[in-house]
Amino acid sequence: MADAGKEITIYDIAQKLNLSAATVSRGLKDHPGINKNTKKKILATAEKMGYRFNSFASNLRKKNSNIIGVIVPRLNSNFMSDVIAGIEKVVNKAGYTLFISQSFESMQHEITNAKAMFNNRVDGILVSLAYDTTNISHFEQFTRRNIPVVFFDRVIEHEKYPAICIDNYKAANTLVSHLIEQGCNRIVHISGDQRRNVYADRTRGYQQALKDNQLPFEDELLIVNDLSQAAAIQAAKKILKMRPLPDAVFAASDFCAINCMLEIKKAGLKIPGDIAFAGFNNDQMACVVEPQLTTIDYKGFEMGEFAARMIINHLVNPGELQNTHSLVLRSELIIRESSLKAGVK
Amino acid sequence: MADAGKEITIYDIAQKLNLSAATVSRGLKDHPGINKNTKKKILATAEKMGYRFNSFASNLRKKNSNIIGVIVPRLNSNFMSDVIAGIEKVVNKAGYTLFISQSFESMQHEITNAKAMFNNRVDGILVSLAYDTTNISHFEQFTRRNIPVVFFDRVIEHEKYPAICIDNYKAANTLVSHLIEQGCNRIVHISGDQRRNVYADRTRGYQQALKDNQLPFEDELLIVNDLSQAAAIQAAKKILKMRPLPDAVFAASDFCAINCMLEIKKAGLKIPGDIAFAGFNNDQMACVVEPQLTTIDYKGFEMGEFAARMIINHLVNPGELQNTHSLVLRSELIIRESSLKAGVK
DNA sequence: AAATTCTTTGCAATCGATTGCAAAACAAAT
DNA sequence: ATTTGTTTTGCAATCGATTGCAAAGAATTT
Repeated sequence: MADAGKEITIYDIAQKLNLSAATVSRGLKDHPGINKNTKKKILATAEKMGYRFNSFASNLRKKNSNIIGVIVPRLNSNFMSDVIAGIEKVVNKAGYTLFISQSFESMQHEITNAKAMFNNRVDGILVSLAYDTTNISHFEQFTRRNIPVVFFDRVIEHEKYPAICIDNYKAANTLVSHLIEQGCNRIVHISGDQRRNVYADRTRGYQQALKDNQLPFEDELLIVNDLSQAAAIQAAKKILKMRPLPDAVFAASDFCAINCMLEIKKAGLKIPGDIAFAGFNNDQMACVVEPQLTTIDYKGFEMGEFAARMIINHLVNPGELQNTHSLVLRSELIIRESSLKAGVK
Repeated sequence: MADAGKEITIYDIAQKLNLSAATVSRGLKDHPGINKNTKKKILATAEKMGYRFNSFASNLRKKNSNIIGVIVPRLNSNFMSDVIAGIEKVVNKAGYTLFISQSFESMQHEITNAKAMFNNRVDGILVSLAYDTTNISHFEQFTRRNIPVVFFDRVIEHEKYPAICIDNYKAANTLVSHLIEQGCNRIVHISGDQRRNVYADRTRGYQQALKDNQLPFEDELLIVNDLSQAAAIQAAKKILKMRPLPDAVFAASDFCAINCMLEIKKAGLKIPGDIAFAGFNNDQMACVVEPQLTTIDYKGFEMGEFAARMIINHLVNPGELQNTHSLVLRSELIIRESSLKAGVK
């Protein structure tokens, strides 16, 4: 039955029970040296008096915040929401809370967010890089103070920072091989900024699959843009003008694949009959378009869990900063109508 | 050039400049009483020594955290990501940071999250309620301590808590009127838990539109479920068995509308020819399905901004807790193919 | 009964920024 | 030179939890 009047502190509890604040503090923390009955009394009194723990005082004294920062490009996908959920699960169990922020795909924002996290003294930070992040010097302030930084999904090669991602090269390779199996031999790839691992690796996987099957790669077949809706439509127009006409399009994101596909459908082409399509990420949308989109699925929740575990590990055993350096998660090819040339007429 | 060795405090800066910590503190905060040159020197030295503000000490002393808590059902929609962006914009400008968490549509989670926010001493809290939240006593701890609580979108009627939302009644009414104009007169409505304002109000709007047009409402026409994919498909099956067959379906979410529509398409019916469709929220998906979905659009970013401003107002002028009690934002009917019976054959 | 061990508890300093009040420094006016 | 007024700065207490160390108390052994 607390009232707004005054915050109750451990001193108030101590006074009421004729104990010292030290004992109350330990009692609340379930310290082994405190008598069971005393603990019980402390807990009961704290509850009755409406005590609430003051993390500021605690953090000040202990010099850590029990907060993990998370910077992501955007929160608006199922994938990201799953990642966050996975992180939350692990992190909460370890007694930490999250401080989430969006970079909106801009390095400027990312830098600002990193600064804010730094000033808020997060104990560790999880990052999926923005679309246009070219260097990562804004994370040096963390490593300099031994605050662990872990990248996930949109990662960057750097010996200092562990990274969690899927094998984008292999996934793309598998996907493109599937398209080739379906009889496609002139496959366009639409990708994003090649400085981002996820896009560069997918491009490599695509090219390797062509090579493995003795298909020629031509520069014209690779379209690099920002994967936005506008870009997808523009790409579609470009594709429609290509001669000979490509017989498949593999876009590095479902969103882009879908928008491109719709534009091409609008031009009267049959999918997958004339052109097969495939995307990446298994977005909810992929099941909603017609035809349903072949794509690569990987589990955001799992990725979040692993990333969080890695951070927590670093915090628990501060010594072994590089025990597990990087981690590659499983991904899976999901075949749907948009690429099934064989099956459909 | 800070190194990991030691945290620099205002005392260190004070010592180096032969000043008192008080002056340094004021200098860093741009206090009017401090000489301009002194300020400049303080700032420069702080920068050079690698000082970082210790918010724990500050919070402890000032008894506020400058943190605003946000609890939302899920982060996985464009809508929510926009809301968060709007909130962030306003809140950051006012010197606050965000503490975001997801309830995953569960009241249990919501309660836990509220507790965590409370213990982390947020200065205010913004909430969009979970699907199954029946009572809101878990927010009383905040009001009891004069911590402002503002609801948005999924709100609840309560004189203590201001709320920001659109006029769901009017929006649904407009939408259903549009369907009727298109010649529909047997309109099914699929909605969510009627204890949630957004769903109850949309249902009322739907029913009123029928009444306004002298159309009979039958219980059979209202399907209440959890709006999930499975529920949408089940609803579709139910609709297909109705005699006479309905000529329109209005679902309280785009996701549900789309899944239901796809199932009905699969059964061979023409949309909108046989059955017209409409959803709610203008999700990205709505433009991706075929036919594109008629829906109601409202601006998440704006809603976030307003909600944040309301909280910040309460924090700045703690007196007038109920100056603006609630706020209704604009929404707009977006007409697309799925409801255009007139236009399409 | 004395000595030893194990349990419990308390003392007091510490973390770093803030702020009311007072004092010092300086400039301007008499 | 003295008084008055204006800028600048400093003193010192405060916020509340933590923890190394020591001491008191209880239980056990000789």
